[in-house]
Amino acid sequence: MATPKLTTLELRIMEAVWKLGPCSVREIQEAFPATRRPAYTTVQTTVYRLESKKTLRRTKKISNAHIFEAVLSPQAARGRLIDDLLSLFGGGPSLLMAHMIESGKLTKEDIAEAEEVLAKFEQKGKSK
Amino acid sequence: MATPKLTTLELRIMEAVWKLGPCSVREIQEAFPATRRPAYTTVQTTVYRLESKKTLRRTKKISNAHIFEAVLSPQAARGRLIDDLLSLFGGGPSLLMAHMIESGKLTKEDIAEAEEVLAKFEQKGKSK
DNA sequence: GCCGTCCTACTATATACATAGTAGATTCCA
DNA sequence: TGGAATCTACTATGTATATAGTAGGACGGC
Repeated sequence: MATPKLTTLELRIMEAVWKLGPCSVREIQEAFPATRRPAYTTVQTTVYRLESKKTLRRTKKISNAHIFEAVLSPQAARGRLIDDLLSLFGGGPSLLMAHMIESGKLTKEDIAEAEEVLAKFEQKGKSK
Repeated sequence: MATPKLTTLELRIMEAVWKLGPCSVREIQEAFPATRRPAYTTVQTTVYRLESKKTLRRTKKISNAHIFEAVLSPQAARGRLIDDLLSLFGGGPSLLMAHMIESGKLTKEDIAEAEEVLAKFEQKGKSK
């Protein structure tokens, strides 16, 4: 199955797990800023949903608590987000970039930076 | 109110209206490819929802059919989509671009094109 | 002027998401 | 060893989305 679509809360939870590594529901909940922290059971329910979507899995039990770890990588999840957006912009990056330029979100500096990243990336690919 | 969040179907309908100009529910429905064409009433319900979100409005009646036109511009709608994605990538375009480069979605040619677009855009801004 | 077609307005339903509460088991510490 | 804390599994609810059906009115051709 392809990378599943994640909702906002699901994504935030995945981000917590990516950051924390294998962890419990409680730890995930506490990774949220104290303001805007969902109830324990809200996090728990969503973790269960992510489990059934196979993006998280239980690895072991510490005392009576399950420990969860990410199955889905951040790269794959973010790739999916980007693909979804690109598909709304004709599939390629051109229209997306043009829109960002015209709304002032993409500057000369950003483009220069991208060039550097690309250069480094190509070099890495070559040496491999 | 800020640009409202649109769902996939809502966005497809907006795209049809942007392309067709002021039009009826029937015309919107028929703008969908014959395969994957939702029922007339599905389109109708969603058009009504877009009306209550103020992204569409009725302009007139042709015989007994209402004619709808877009209130929300494609630029605004797409800007909102981009902002939503960017906020998941730290707010700025750098991370997004880096991800696209590393997954091979953003090439040297795309960046060169972006530079041209940016140059043209800046020139236009200056002359104004 | 009537009948079929089309449109509107309303209603219905299934799914999913975000949210959170409850009951009961387990663990741990005093 | 017993009570407080914590965790699990299950349940509940409100909202949104996607989907489409129905009843009834209006139009238009014949």
